[in-house]
Amino acid sequence: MAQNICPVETGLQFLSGRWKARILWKLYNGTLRFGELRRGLSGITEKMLAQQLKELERDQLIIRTQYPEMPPRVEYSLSPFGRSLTPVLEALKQWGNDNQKQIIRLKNQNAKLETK
Amino acid sequence: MAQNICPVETGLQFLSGRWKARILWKLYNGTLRFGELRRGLSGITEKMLAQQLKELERDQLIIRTQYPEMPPRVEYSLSPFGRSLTPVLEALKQWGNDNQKQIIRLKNQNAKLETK
DNA sequence: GCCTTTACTTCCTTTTTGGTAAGTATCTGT
DNA sequence: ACAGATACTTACCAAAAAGGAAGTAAAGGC
Repeated sequence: MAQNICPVETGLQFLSGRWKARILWKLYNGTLRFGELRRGLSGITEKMLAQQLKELERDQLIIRTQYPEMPPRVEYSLSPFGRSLTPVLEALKQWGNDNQKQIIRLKNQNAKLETK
Repeated sequence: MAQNICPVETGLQFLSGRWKARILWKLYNGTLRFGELRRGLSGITEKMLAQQLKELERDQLIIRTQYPEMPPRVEYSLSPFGRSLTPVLEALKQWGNDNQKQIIRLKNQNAKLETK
């Protein structure tokens, strides 16, 4: 994470990458195990999930709880700091809903441009 | 822009990359010329600025106006669609302000971990 | 005729991110 | 003794994003 001055960029750095926002979004509905997350995030590999969870934990957005059982059980949940991102994620969700049509139109349009 | 189902991820795709949010943030205060943007975004190269502006224009978040003068004058401003992202950017800014201390602490901490 | 200004583009290299496939540890059940 | 379950790790490769340096076009001023 490089230096930054722009207040708007700071938050985005915590959500950067293809999976972090999606992982957090899942955890907003409550605690989940590693395997539950993997099954819930279609397309993610175990490597990416483990890596992203580790970064989210390092950034203190989530809490990892390991139970001394075998086979292992590890649960992930949002920390208060993680919950503090709620307004951002809600705003993103709202925007996505409000602008669905425009977004779909754009995607089709951009897809066409690429193949030309 | 790949398929996506997560409503929260959609918005982030429009802000992805190191510069887009910062560019939009600058434009919230009004129209700016290419050179003004370049000077305002410390560290950006002309190549990156041109590329990102082109993508933002393709995504219809900004409007490019070219004047038939020489040397050329090109102005960039937010479109209504770009303005619709205001709540997201405001939420990000707010979060950055509210959590300044925590964020700085985290950055120092993570920086230390890296060098170890 | 040449330098300056502005808004780019092009080519090439480096860095970062994402992905695939295989392997590991440990206990339970058969 | 061996397969299955769970939560990972490791080595390697591919793709995407970012960056540096140089070049381009067109008019005006000296």
